[in-house]
Amino acid sequence: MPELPEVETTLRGIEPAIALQVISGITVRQGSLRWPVTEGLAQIVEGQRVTQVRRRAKYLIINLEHGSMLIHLGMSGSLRLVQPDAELRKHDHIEMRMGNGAILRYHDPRRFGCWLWSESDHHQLSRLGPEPLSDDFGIKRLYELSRKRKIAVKPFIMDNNTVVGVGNIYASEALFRSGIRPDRAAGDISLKLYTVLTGHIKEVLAAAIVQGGTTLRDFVNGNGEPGYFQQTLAVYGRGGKLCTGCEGVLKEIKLGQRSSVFCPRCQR
DNA sequence: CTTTCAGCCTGACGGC
DNA sequence: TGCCGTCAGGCTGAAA
Repeated sequence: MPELPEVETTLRGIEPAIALQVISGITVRQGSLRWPVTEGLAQIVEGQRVTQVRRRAKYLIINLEHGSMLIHLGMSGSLRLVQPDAELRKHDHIEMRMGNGAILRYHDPRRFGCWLWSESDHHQLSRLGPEPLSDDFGIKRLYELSRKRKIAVKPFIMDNNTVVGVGNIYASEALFRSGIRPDRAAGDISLKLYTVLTGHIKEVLAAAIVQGGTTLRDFVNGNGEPGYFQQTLAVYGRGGKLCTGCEGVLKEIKLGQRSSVFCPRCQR
């Protein structure tokens, strides 16, 4: 499932092919996504030049001359460059063709993603916390935001107001590396431990980007290739298996409706 | 204010 | 083999 490293990997894969190109056409085959694809998208953007392609949180933003497209890969989405003769697959919902011949296909079986146009700001981007890999996400943020909070630390760091882009996989891994139980109350954790956790959040995300992201079922980058970070996962998806750091068995619980795996011995 | 939870959706998987 | 129920999960908005 695409989290921040997977979206960043996608961005790096598609950016060279579409940056500064003119959109020659868009075909929407299935417009019923998380939110309906903007009505008349093709007519609006055709002929416009891509001025910039960037990422904010788990969103991809394609800036055009008169506005921007906001793309989210949801749970099962991928965006890849294909050859003109590439066979159309089931769930290939949107196709964007560029003046240089590049073709970008949006594929999303579960349709939790989105592809929206706006002439001005996208409301989805307001009220987002800092980027985890930027200096805006410093060592005091988690500590200060968490005081008197009773919410468990795992959903706390997965909250987009706290810091963006930390999904279930990387929250689980960062907590394991930090030796913190995911169900501890956020407000009870010391500044010292939050300093450690902040470092591990940055570290695990950066490492995953280097590996091209995590491919669990179907994630592929802009060129159709899988990521390799799944080989590094210590706890995510490993409930009931042996801890990589001790002899213990990993435990699985539910926190905020999400499965959470941790080692009861290594994480306290 | 904080916290919880339903709902959106398809495919994989387990039980029978 | 095939049917059916359950689960996975990012995000939003409403309820508690």
